[in-house]
Amino acid sequence: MSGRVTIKSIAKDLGISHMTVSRALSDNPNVLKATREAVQKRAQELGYVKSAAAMAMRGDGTQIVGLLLPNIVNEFYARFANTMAQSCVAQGLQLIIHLTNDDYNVERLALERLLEVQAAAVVMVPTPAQESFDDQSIANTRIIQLIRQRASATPTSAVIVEDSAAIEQAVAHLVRLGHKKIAYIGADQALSSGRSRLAAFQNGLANLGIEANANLIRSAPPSFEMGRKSATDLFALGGATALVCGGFEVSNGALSAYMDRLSDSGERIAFVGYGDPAFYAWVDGGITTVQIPVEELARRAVDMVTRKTDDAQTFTLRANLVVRS
Amino acid sequence: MSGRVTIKSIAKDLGISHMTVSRALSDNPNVLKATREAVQKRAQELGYVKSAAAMAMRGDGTQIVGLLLPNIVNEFYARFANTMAQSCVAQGLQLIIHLTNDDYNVERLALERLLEVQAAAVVMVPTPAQESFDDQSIANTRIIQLIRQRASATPTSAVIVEDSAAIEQAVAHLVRLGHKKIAYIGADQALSSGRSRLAAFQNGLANLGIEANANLIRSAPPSFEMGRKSATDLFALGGATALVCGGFEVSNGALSAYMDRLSDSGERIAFVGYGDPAFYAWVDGGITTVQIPVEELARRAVDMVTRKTDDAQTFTLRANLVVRS
DNA sequence: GTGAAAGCGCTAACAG
DNA sequence: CTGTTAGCGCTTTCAC
Repeated sequence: MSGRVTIKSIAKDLGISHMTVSRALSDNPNVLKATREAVQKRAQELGYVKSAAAMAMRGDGTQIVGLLLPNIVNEFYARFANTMAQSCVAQGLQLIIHLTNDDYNVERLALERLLEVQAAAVVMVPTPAQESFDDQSIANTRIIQLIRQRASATPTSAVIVEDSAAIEQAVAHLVRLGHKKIAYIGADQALSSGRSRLAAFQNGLANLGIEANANLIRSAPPSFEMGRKSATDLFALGGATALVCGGFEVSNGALSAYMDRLSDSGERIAFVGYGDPAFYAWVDGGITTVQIPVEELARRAVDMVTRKTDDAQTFTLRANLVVRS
Repeated sequence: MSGRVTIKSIAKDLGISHMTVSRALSDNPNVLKATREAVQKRAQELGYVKSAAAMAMRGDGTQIVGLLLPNIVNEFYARFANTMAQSCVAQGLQLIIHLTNDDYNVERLALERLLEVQAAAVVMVPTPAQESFDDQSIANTRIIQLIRQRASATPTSAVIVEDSAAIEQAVAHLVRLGHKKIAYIGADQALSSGRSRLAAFQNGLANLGIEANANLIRSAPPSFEMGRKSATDLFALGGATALVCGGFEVSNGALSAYMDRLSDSGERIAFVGYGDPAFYAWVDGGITTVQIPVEELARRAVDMVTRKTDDAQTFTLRANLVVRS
């Protein structure tokens, strides 16, 4: 009732020193068996819980791992978080999830909070931003960048996806089907992933001697709404017979516009998505898409979190094209 | 380089007392402007971050809110977590997410960890379990039960969904379409939600004078796999012309079995899902489903977290049937 | 086998 | 305006 149960309150209750309580609770052999058991019993009864704050302050570190994601409704991020959360439970780690909504200021705040609680490591999808990391403040925390990479003076670890090959394959696949007017929607130049995916798309066309049409390329800060709006615009504009998406959010947004149009007018287009939510296999006879190995990505990230060495490592996984319909 | 930057280390660096540093950093007016600015500048340079542990230990509490969910790949839980995470950012709270996988022991551990870090509140979907809460230990933490309700001596707050009416409507809808053999898949009696949804299904039939067929009812601890397997079994068994799902996981699992069967054999069935992931509108001409107002649910939960009063409250939201196809 | 003291980072409450 | 002291809960170190 009156405040927290602490080793001191238990000690007073039992008329012994708080040190004996501490030892008894940590199964220290230097305590009479009778004493130890009495203490443990009483602690249980009183509902004692060890203070993580006190432990952290003593310099024992914390069991906290931070995860910064743009959002978590996108199935890719959801699956990633799910796998990470499970691994964390298995490792006795606590996962703090912050959603940045791809806003740099939100990211800054979230990072600061995680440093305040002395997170042992932070896995993050960097938001679009020109600045680099404040090396000063992240000195004590292991940072693992996911998918996107931001510059930083002190090298940070990263788990990234090599998707250029898959995107080029997607273009080749569409061309093989006879498409010449291929549109693209993706992130803009502010993101490393935006740059590389667009480049892969353009390379794919160039490799086959096809001229890219700037009107059919939409790039901007990525979001569901951006994907949806861009696709709607492209459909209104006409001309394109195929569409390639270069991002998770964008893909879902564009797909929603496509599905709406399909049920309105019945008009089809060759659609290549990005990421592979379960339902992609089920809609419109199956959506062709660039598949990213989420679970493995998450496992690699946790590996890096629990890794002993301090030196930064970069792990690269390969995306692959799944052709459907 | 050498350890954390603390107010003491800054004080030493500046040749002043640590209290002056403390005051300067908290914008206390009782500090010479010049001193204050010098301190703030130096703190910035050194990469000072306040220790959350020290603050917690002083009794200032924490900004931590715990969220316990069975998983987070299910779109319902994902949307819930997403909304809660956004609200938490807005309120300056940190959200720790633990996934229980509906395992009581995992839940116990997760709850203990959250108490250790002195979470201000915990929003949780209780796992199936016969025991009640350990009232002793949750005395200092606000517990908000979500969707399901577990008994406890000290009353806890809850945000739940009244879905009986929607489920009865679903049955009535199917009967109106001419269905007599209606199957049901849902959680078993261990869960409050399992009990009430099954009862609603049976009431729905009884209201229309239709006899429930025990062979067409599957109830067990709910999961994607359970839903998938039950649906597969029911299809193999034959007889049912319609299927009602009584749970998020179960619904997705059953739907995946249904979609597989549809593409294999083209055989249809009247399907009523539970929850409303975006893609339900897109597959098989649109899935009829029991829709739960997720975002509002999450907002209510955060309301309860930030509420001043200590007395337990129960908030009930109504589900509604969305008819499609 | 047990206890007393010190210190982790911070601020409230008193001195000056 | 600035400094000193004390104490939050815990364990390590050193007595006894």
